[in-house]
Amino acid sequence: MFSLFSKIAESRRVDHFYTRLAHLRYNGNHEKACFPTPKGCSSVTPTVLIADLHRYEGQTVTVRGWLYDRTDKGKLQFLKVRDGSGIAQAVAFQKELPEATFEVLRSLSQESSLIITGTVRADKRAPGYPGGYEIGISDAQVIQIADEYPITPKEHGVEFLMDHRHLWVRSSRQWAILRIRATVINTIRNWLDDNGYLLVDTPIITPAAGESTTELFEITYFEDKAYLAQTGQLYNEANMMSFGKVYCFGPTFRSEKSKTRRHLTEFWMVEPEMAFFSLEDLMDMEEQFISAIVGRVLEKHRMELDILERDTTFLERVSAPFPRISYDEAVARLNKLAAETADPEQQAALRIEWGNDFGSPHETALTQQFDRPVFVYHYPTAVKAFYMQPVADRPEVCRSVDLLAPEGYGEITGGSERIYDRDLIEQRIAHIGINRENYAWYLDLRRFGSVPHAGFGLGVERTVAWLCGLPHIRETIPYPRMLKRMYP
RNA sequence: UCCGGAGUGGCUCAAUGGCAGAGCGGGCGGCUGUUAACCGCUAGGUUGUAGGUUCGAGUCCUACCUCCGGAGCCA
Repeated sequence: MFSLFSKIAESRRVDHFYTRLAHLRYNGNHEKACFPTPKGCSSVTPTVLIADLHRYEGQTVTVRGWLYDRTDKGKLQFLKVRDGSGIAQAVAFQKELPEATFEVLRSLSQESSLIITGTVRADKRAPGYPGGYEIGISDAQVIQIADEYPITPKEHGVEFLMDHRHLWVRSSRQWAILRIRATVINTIRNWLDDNGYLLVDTPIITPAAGESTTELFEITYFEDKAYLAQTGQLYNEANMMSFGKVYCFGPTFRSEKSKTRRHLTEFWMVEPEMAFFSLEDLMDMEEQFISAIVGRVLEKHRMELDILERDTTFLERVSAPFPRISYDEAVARLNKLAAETADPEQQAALRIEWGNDFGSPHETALTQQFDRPVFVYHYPTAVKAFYMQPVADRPEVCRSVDLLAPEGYGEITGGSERIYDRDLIEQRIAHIGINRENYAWYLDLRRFGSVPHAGFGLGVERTVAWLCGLPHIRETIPYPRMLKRMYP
């Protein structure tokens, strides 16, 4: 990778361009460039966003951005310019421009930064996002000629793109995904805020495991060891006793050696926790919450979903109520599916013994039986976290519920009623053999006005992957952290 | 950790054990409506690393490295 860059640096072309630039108004001097506002330049046109171009039809405007692609037709060239808000086509005719301007445009490399001025006109042939309008260039200034850009509009491999993630985020697909991610996060916050939930932050540096099962990242905390949080849940339970309905929202860390399309070592999770909530209350809330997120993305991001070529048929169907099946029923459905399958490999993958947790083939098969997200509740107590409330007359199962997203996406939320009985939580902690001292504060919560309560966690990246129809979670976060990835 | 797959030009990939190639990208030239434009010319290689078999290895064998997919675990 580094040899690539040094090779580019040697390119004679760069020097060549700067020689030419000296003859333009830009004069090779960055201080004199019309940046960030065109004040002082000959043009006094408004600087506009590409997303707003339709509002300026017939007017002369200035757009500042980067060259996404260029097609040279000789005496005519098409420039696709992006400015963060969208991509628009700009057209330069040789006979309408000074020779030097036309020539410098002609030699611009991909991702060169520039400021263009021209007249906005509607044209059905104009590509872009949103497209349909183009700019007839009357003036142009170059900020920087980009070195040979590694990401071309052709196909690339995963490793190459991941090594260039800092540049890949400029590509239209990544631009679309990360804009949708921002809306998902924004809607999560707004919906919770508007429905009586209070944001109460929980610590990232923690003295002990939140759940004993998964592996934690260990850090040095002065003379002690500490761990990066794998959940804010236990602190949420303390906060819930103060505010009734709370949520925490932040990065979560799991040092599991997972190597799949559904795992990151650093991911974002929102965790609501509610006092006096039953498992049924929890499912009612979740289906409203998820529907709101999906609805908002559909409402705001038609263009982005179009860029991603996302078939939104299934997303349009996402509205409460969602189907609810018990773990018992899910196991029965899977074994029935297995029995009906001819392929012995598939059969082995689907068959499941009561008491085991679902693997991803199971989740995939289950979700394919429904046209919207499906709740699976009352999982075996043995496969779930220690704090989950056992079912009254069936302690081998607990008051837990996962929400599985359709189209094979699988688990996006996991939650439960929590044990609120003082003796029972003591027993559970003793039973799994974790250090009671570390949990003394948590046990206090069962001493001072304990109440039934419930909560869940929603994985932001898995949700975004589902909404965008992506095969892998790694593109849903700007800089993914995975088993084999922490650069850039 | 286990199972499977892949490492060849900047990128994506070809190449029966017998002259290492194409497309894209780069460079030069042409073209007034391109949509991943097109046409001509051109530069660009320690075939992941180290051994081995062979007259001859990108190709076969051994070890190692890296990445990808899946399992387990989970959001």
